[in-house]
Amino acid sequence: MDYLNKLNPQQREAAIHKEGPLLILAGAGSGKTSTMTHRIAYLIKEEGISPYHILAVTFTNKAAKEMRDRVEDLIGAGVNMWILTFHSACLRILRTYAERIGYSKDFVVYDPTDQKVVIKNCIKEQNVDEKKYPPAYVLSIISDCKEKGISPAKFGQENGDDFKGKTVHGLYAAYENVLKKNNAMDFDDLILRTVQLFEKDDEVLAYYQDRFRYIMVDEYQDTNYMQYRFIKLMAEAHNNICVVGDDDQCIYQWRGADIKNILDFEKDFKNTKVIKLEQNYRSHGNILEAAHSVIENNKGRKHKKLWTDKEEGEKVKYYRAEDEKDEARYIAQEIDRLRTGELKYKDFAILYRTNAQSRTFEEALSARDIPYRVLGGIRYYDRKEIKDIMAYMRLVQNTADDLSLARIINEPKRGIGEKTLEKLRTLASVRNESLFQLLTDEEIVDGLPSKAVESIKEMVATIEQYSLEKENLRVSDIYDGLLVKTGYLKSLEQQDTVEAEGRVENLLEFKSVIYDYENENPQLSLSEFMERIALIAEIDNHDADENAVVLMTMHSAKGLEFPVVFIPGMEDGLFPGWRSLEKPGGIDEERRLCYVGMTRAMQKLYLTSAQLRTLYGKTDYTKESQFLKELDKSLVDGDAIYQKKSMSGTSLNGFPGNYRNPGWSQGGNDGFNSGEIFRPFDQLKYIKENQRTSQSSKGGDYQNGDKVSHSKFGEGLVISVDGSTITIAFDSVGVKKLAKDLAPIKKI
DNA sequence: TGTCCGCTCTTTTTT
DNA sequence: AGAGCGGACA
Repeated sequence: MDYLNKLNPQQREAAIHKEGPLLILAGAGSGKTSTMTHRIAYLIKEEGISPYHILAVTFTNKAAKEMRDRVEDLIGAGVNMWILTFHSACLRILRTYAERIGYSKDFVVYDPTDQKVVIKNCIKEQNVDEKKYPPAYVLSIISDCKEKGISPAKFGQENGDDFKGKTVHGLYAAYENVLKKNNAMDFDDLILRTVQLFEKDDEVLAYYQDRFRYIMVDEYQDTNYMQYRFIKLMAEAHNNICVVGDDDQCIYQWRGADIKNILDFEKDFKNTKVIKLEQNYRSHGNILEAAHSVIENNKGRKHKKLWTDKEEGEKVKYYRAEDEKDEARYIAQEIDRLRTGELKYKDFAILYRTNAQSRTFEEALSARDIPYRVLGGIRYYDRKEIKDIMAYMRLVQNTADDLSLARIINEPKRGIGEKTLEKLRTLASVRNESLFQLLTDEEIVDGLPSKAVESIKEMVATIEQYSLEKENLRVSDIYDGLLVKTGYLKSLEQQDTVEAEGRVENLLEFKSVIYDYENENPQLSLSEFMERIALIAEIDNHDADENAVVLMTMHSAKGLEFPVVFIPGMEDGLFPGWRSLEKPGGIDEERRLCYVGMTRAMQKLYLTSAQLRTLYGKTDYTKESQFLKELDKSLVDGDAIYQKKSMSGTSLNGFPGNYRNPGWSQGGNDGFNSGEIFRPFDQLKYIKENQRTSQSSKGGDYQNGDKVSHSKFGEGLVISVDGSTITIAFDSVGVKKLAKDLAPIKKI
């Protein structure tokens, strides 16, 4: 039992807990994975429990993999145990028992992109106004319903009174029909249908209850109602349920995660033992304190405070940049400066709120030749060519998948347009057949536009052939065969553009992915492969060994740690995001996200913001994030703020318009006085260089704080001079200008 | 039917 | 700013 010696008393107590409900409140960096894996090892080695009877559920593939690796380290390689994500666990169950709830075993999984296509079709078919009912919005309602177990019928009963409710109900019902008809499930279905299966079929439930006598759930604070049901149903028989979580790290409420699950766990499972893990092994003291000073502002937390016996370390550094370019430049510069010595590129992470922010950093890092890796954003598997070939593969697996057929029927071009497809759809629904079935009817195909006939026949024959032989063929062979025989590859090659070349490259890369899977599992079947792919997230591809700076969202960063962390964009409206302002509890969730971000840092933590930010094509003055104000200032390093041209203490007092200091700033040298009322500029425009070309003024003529007047915008104030670029703020319009273009602007 | 252009619209997080 | 859509045209 030496392996338990590495644990602290609380961790140890949790690890050797055998029976009954256990709630582990594990703060950030408190060694929760270690505790869980040790518990698993303990159950197996000391208590003689078979791995067969243990189930461990996580949210991400990455977490599952890590847990598996670490369990194997403890008890020896090759543990045949269910350590899976919620979705993959449910998928496995459904693959075995789908027929009991009216699905065929070959059902396919629709990802969000597929869902969007389906709902769009429904919207069109029902003549609903897409403007008033945006697909994303309708889907969010549907997803919400599924997480709560509200069927279309029930939704109709509850919301059928008004027009809007009726419309959404109609769409929800239609959506469900399409999925059912296509023998498809979306992500929410995987959980929902499993729960329905359990509720409907005592035999199946009893089987899993008996099988999983010890259940562990990671990141319990992020479970939604249906996931809770899933766990609860299985745990009921033996009541050996151990959940680990941190209410301060609940950052997925927007997606249905119900923080009450963890807050009420003790009420829910009688005789729960609660263990708090409060020692943090990750971060230096100041970082921890700083993070705590922010999260403290949330109400209704389970009280706990992390501590560490590590050194205080450096203070948190804050830098208020001029604009997002300056922000990125600063971060790149700091990385370059620190990279010497102990720290390698891979020890740095830039964690932002939105994926859209990544671009500026990419440019700044490239400019300094700093290797980096962006995670998230467009998923690799969302690329068009990958989706296309996957649609072919899905068809081979399940020819009833009309969505996939519609996607590829004219890809490559086969002369089937919107109209023809529409006709086929109608006919198919009249004959109650799938589109593919319809196309196996020679008469139908012969009736297609003449130039389409041959190529469609070929396509159908190819799919049919592979569909019949899929059991005997390797996935990579099917893949190759499809690429060639469908003409997809050829058509790309004929396009002869850089873009098409890139696509071909991606397709090649995809093939190496297939090879990787096949190497791991030589028996890999098409359906196995498809489902592995379906549930993969970009973050799973994070290779911790690659020596590159990591860029990702704070959401994706949960569970990771880095010696040096940068959190840019600390501005109201961006972080916390403006959308969160409208929702009740929205700010609290953002604050938790901030906490998650900050606690990723081990040694150094940087927060930055930009005074001026261009995002989504619009430039605005920003206000520093309220989270910065909550931060305990004694833990923040003002000296480290790198000096830029200061604004020489100019006050805006008396300046027309009364806006003011965007708020607290460490340097205190941005030229604004703190505490006045800030009125954001209504609008900010960059005047292009070539609009005016008078040479009458030189840059040197202007200094920060100069009052100027402009023929069009009225009076303004110079707020920065950088080389020949002068930024001038007007009452309602800010103008950034080159000195030589200052013709209409006069000093006053 | 396919392509191109210009217009508008959207801006969070993801299994 | 960029994607994605729709309309106009070949």
